Amino acid sequence: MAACDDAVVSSPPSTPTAGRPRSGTRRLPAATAREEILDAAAELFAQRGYTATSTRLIAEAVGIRQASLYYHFANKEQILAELLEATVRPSLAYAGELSRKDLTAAVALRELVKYDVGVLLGARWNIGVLYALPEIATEPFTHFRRERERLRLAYRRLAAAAASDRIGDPDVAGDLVFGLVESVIGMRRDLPVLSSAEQLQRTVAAAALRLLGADDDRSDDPA
Amino acid sequence: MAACDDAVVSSPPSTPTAGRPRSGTRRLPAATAREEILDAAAELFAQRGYTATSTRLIAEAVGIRQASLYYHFANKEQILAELLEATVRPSLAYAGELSRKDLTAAVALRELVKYDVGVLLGARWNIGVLYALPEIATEPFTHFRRERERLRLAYRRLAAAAASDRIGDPDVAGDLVFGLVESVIGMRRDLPVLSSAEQLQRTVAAAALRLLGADDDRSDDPA
DNA sequence: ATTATCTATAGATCTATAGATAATGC
DNA sequence: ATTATCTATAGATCTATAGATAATGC
Repeated sequence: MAACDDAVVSSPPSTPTAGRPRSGTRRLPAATAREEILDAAAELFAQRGYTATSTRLIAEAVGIRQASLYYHFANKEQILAELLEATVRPSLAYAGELSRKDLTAAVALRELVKYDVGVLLGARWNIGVLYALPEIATEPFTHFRRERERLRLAYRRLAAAAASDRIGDPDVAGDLVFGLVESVIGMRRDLPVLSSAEQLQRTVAAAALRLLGADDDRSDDPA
Repeated sequence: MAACDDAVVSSPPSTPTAGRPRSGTRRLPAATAREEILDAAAELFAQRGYTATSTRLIAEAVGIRQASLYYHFANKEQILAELLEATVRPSLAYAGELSRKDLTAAVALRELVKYDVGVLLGARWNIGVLYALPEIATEPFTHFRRERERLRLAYRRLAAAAASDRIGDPDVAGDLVFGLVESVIGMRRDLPVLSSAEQLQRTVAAAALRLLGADDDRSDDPA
């Protein structure tokens, strides 16, 4: 479940040689400049917000000059767009895998919840907070928003199939599970200490199934 | 359950007469200038973010000049601080009332969830998104953050008492219910249509109790 | 006299572009 | 020659203050 690594662009992590040397020291000596910029931006956007994070601040965190960012990204929006898209991609891919796997809905949902919580907790920075940035309502982030809605639909589909029929509107049930999963973003942001990721993955998955009134078939999950 | 009204500062809604006339027309003719500013700021902060909303933009929405804001508020931070504090206050007060009422934990929790969801859905603007603004991590919003943590503790206390003992860590259970309630903020933000407030209040409350494995005593809630 | 606005502006940003420069690669 | 940085800066903001002005209230 090393999903947080997938979230970073996979360029050869060569120590760059060509080009004028930097004034500062490298942030991540093993990474490309592009990866360093994404990493610094993720930290700052999550901590201070998108608009409140200036390109100068990102550059300082990387150890380059403000203008040098524009050699790697067309503009500030592109940095956020790339972070956002890299963050939903693994969960969406995993949802696709699960749907091709002939599992019961309850088991598939449990796996998706565990995976998604694992991604949100395992990322180097609490990148999930970016989902709630009001700035992503604007045009450059339309593609990300659509991808995230696809993930919501995966939750709705599984929740509808797994839920007891005593439960009301199945779409709402799916949305509540989706919200329950993403509540770990707020916990990671607001709480000084958190249970271990593995613990929380199981707790949230079990809570989701109880929420749906689904009978939790634990036979394949001894943990 | 007219809680959203409590969230607005209760000054006499007099049509102001003294002072130099405005260049523009009033935003809310029945309200004070202060209320108009808070209302415009709530809309813009929730839609575009705090830093992305300039004081000029707020002033334009109100129908006054940018500098005139500073007659009513010392600075931009004070506007957000006042909005935030007015938003947790009713739910926190209601949690206090419930605790003095000698109800079973399950019933009290159901009532608190319904009330809180009602506040989040009933507010004129989706003010709950302000909770997730990264900017509130800074100093001027410390008091608000503490108040919100008090509300989280109320959820934890009720959840611990209501939860089945098959459930794991009771603090985590409370945090998950807290997160479930606040997931309606994301639903209101991201979904084009939402079920009625009353419907969603009941749905979320029931989901919370199932999540806790609490037996839902519906005898006092015929709806 | 008091109130609530207005105009004007200082000073501090911030994003993005233009063009120079210091490396490596061939 | 190419790459990845640098310096310098244009032009557009943005927040907050100073002081003028146009009402009402007494």
